[in-house]
Amino acid sequence: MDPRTRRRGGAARRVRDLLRAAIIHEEYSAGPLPGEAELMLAFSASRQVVRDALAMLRDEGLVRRVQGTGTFSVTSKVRHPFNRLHGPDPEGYVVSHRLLSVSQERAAPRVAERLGLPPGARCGVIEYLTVLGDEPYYACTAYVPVEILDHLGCLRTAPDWYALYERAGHEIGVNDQAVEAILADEHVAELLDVPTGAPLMLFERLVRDGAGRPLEYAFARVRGDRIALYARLPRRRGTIGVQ
Amino acid sequence: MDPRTRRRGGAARRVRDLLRAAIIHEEYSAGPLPGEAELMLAFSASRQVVRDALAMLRDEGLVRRVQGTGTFSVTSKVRHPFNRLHGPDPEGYVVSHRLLSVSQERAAPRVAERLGLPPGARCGVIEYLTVLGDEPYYACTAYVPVEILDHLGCLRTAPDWYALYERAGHEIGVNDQAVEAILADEHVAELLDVPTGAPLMLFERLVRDGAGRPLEYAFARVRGDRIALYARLPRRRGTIGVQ
DNA sequence: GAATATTTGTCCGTATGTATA
DNA sequence: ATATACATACGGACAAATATT
Repeated sequence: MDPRTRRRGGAARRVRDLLRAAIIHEEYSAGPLPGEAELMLAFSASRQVVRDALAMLRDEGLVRRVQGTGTFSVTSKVRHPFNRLHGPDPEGYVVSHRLLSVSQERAAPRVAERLGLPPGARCGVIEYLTVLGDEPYYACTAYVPVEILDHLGCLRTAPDWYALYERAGHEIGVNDQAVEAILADEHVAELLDVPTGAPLMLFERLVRDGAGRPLEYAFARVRGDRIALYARLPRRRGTIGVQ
Repeated sequence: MDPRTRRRGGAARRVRDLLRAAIIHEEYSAGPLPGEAELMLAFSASRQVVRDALAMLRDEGLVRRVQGTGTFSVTSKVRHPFNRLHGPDPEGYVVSHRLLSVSQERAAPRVAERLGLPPGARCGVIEYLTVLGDEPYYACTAYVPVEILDHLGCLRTAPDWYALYERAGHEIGVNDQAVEAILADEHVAELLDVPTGAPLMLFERLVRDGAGRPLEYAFARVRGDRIALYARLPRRRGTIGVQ
């Protein structure tokens, strides 16, 4: 290993990361962010470093800067506690689901296996878009047993996508999630109103009912600039403290 | 119904997502993936759809295709159970930590607040790179109380980054994590040996000791093509079943 | 409307640690 | 080891846009 090197670079990137965290966690009160002068003082950094950090955040789309006025946070992240199954719970926004397509097809091997269907059975395919206020939040492809398709009307009154199943009479039990970071392809970029190549979080999930029977196997692609996962983890398995 | 979904390519994207999941979960036995003909049958799809799906996965860097030979999975994801604090646990790879820089600076407001330091106090800054075998896995910036810097020698025998603190005599308690999807900037892209703009998972974490005192506040940028988070979640807070 | 203060944008020169030849 | 180039950080000065008095 190369010991105690006193490398000097990276100040701007560190300030960027700390600033991003502060903005996301809403450490600054409403209105414009602190000016460059104040940030220089807070971070013990030169104006150049502060400006480089802010420029990177602007390129990320997190802040907007206007000459003569100040720097403003542009998108608010939705805190998503990752300890239970739930949809977004943004303050002051209306959550709605827009069905993009509903169809049936022969279940692919993994779909059949996950849903507990016999090989080659038919399954329902639902594509929908979840919108916060008037901004797209995530696009989802859900594979379900065909019977579920008859209950899509329940969605109208559901505050949550999963409430659809509860409205249809199914209790919801444990579910497995796999999360990855991917880039938006052209199609999902247009759906989510982000540039192609924007960062997304991909959730692959299997929702089960109270008896452990599969209800849906789905892929949800969430706008990376709108979601932050939160969890409180113990060092060892077993002891648990959840936020 | 929204006309946007009726556009061509929906089938290819669905096959892509299912194939990606199957590859990541290692559903296919070792060696090359099934050929196009077999995939056409499995997914009840045309050759065009199968080839489009494989092309997208190739562009993602997940598979390599060789004419006359077959399609091969190129990177194996590290399953990261998100129920406790731990480093990567890849099968057959050696995990090592490369210190990039160790220094001290005045703690920025958020760092001081998180670490429980008085405003303006000094803190240690450690930048390190975690490597699996010979491939970079994540780059991290860790802010620590200055005393910790004296114990960096413990890292030599630590199988895990956090074991550093345990070796130094600190029990590790609960810790808070925030996870986001971001893009690699030029600097971190070079460190992680990925193209600029590649997807990353950003972990912001606060590690505490057994008494709840902060040990480190860190930002870890993990290669998106190498990590998948796993969790088993209940519908309601409280009931817990962890994978 | 006019004067002034504030804030970001642009430019300069200098110092220093890092990397390369 | 020496010299060079390069990126990064610092400090300053000024311009342009906006807000305030």
